[in-house]
Amino acid sequence: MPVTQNIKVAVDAVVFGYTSKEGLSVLLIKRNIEPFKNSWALPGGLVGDHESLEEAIQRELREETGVNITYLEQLYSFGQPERDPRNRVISITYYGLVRPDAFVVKAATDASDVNWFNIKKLPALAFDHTTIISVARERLKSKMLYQPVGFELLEEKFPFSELEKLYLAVLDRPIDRRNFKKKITKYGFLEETTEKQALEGAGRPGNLFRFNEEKYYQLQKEGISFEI
Amino acid sequence: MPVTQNIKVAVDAVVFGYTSKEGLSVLLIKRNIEPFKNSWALPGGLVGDHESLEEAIQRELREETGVNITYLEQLYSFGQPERDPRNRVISITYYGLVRPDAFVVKAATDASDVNWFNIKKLPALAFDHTTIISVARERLKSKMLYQPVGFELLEEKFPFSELEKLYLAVLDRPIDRRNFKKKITKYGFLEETTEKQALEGAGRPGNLFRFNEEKYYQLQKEGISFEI
DNA sequence: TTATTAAGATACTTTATAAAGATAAAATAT
DNA sequence: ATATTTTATCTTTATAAAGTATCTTAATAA
Repeated sequence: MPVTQNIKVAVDAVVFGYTSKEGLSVLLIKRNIEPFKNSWALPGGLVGDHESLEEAIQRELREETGVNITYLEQLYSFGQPERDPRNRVISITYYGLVRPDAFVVKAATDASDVNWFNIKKLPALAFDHTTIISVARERLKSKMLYQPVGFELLEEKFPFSELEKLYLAVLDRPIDRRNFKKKITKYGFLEETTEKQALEGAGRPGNLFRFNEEKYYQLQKEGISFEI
Repeated sequence: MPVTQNIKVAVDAVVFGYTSKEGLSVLLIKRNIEPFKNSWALPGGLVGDHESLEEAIQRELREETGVNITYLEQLYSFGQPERDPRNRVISITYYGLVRPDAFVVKAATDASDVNWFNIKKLPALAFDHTTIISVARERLKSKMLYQPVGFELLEEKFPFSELEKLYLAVLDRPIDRRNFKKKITKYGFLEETTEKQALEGAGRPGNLFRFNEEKYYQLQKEGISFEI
């Protein structure tokens, strides 16, 4: 057993955003220090001596990106000795979700150091961050099948087709609208409002839906969980 | 961002063992150093500067317990600043499974420093290890519903009732034998041998079953996954 | 302006699959 | 022998998936 240890601890986050136009996207920052200077990377940084891991990643996201996270969960810890070419750094990773209003694509100039990238068009990334993103994606995929995390990626009120498109984008496979609707409405946590969706193109406009958090918690307490 | 960091990195493991007689059990060691001297705790220790996290936990398990792990997977990372009363230590935890032959209850004397404890009769534990065990248990529970990890806790050949009892013990809820058998046999990775189980008491003796790893991998490649 | 068509939403129907019910078979115990 | 215990199979019922048709609205054409 080693008496002294020379390992640093970092936190990094895979932040997902979504709009039906842009698809599922990930928030990246351009590194301005070595190693991997000028490469795109996940937001993150070293953990402070007196802050929790959650506090650390929230602080880094605030400092580096300013986005407003609506959902955050620990993903996995990556600790291969060679993952950082300079020092031994273990990264404890998180994945987060933001609402469309926080998901402003190409906010400033193209030379900006913070940007969103479609999940299918990622640039070359620093360290093992490509691996981390694919692990996060798989996690989000499986999570969405039995927990209502998807709503954290949508506006408060949304047409049903938006929810369907989101599931399509994340799961990367076709969704059966009829049965999908039956499954997800039978529990009652998805409320139908009387408001109609703003029209874009032809077709009958549908009502807007809203996720009722309280009803979902109630179901959880009763041990009822949904499935897609 | 801190320029220097004073955080240590440890790995700890929740190792599960099972027999129908003893039930689902966890491997613990008695600490012989402060803090929590003489308390029971999870096996684990500090990560070496040049070893991976997996190598670290395998080394610690070998050194501290000598058990032969058949399955090991990362669980979660615990990093509350106060979880160790002396230093800041972040623990990256794993959970593992062993076969019944490695699961020798009360191996040496009662004063031994390594022992198995039934999951429902755990002693007071050091640090946040009680929390870690409950997280591990929930993980094992949900994992067993869609991955064949349970077989790592059984002998190579086992009567179907053993598998049923294992699921009962881990899931902590009744199992419908008829449908359970249909579900788990329809994929073909559970092979029925012609050998009959050794009889203990009344009842019709059943054939022994065996998990066919290759067939399972084949199914995985085809994208077929099972469900309980 | 009015009919027609296209896009999307919704309801109803059939088919497939899973859950629950019931019975039979093989062994031990009395 | 007869009851009891456990395994195995067959049948019925419930639920979910897939198929089909209808309704509502906007865009387009007459």
